[in-house]
Amino acid sequence: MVRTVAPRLLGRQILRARFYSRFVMRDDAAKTAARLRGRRIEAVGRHGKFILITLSGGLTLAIHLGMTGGLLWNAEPGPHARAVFDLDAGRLVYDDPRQFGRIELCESMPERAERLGPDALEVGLEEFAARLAARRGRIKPLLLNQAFLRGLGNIYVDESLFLARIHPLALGTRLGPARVRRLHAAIQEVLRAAVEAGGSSISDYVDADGRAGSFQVQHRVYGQEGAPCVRCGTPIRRIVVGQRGTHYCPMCQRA
DNA sequence: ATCTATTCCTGGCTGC
DNA sequence: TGCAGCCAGGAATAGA
Repeated sequence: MVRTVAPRLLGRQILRARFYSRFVMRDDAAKTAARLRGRRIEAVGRHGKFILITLSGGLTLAIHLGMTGGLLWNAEPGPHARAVFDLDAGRLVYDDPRQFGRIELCESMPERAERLGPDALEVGLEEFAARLAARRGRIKPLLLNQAFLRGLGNIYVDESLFLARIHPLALGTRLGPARVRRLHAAIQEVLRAAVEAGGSSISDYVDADGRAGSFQVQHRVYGQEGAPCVRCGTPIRRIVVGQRGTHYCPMCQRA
């Protein structure tokens, strides 16, 4: 999302901001809009799953997409538009049917984003192994925990564990060096390939230009319950781990 | 510290 | 066609 939206936003000026959801924008909408007016966009980046838009005058607009949030460039605001930013050239629409996403204005980063673990795409093997050794608990909830590692969500955890041939309920501390190495490599490979493919469009995800991603066609286990494992043919199983749907191959990923 | 269930929301799909 | 129930890319919170 950052990749498609950044080139459009860089250097633009915010003429007007409008917020339509008190769930997505929890602060005073009118005050926030007033603070945004006239500012220039100096940088667009991310911190884990937080999209950070650096503005002139020392403010940052932070956007977390939640489950169904999305940024649309020059789109007509639909029934699920929760915020609209009119720029000196173009318009950015924040769309989010379920309203689990959040938009906040802060100095440099939202408080809850400050204490996250290292980025999943950047963490080195040694640091990953050390953090793993210091934690108890099952590997899947651990990988979903942004304070342990930032950036992974449900799809990419399941896909990474399959690639590394590790059971989602395996204890993190009990993974030997070979498995830790495989997992570290798998996470970066899965994320790299997913970004390359434009993300996973399960039902409605599209990038800022309205284009769907294509990584979903490469999913080996996520959403593949009952389908034969691409590696061994055993039907993919779905269980619930930490209240999240979890997909794995019972043959390739042994406990 | 780690676990579980619950909550915040809307909408699509399935089965009766 | 209607309706109940289940499911969904996330994460905070309370209580055990």
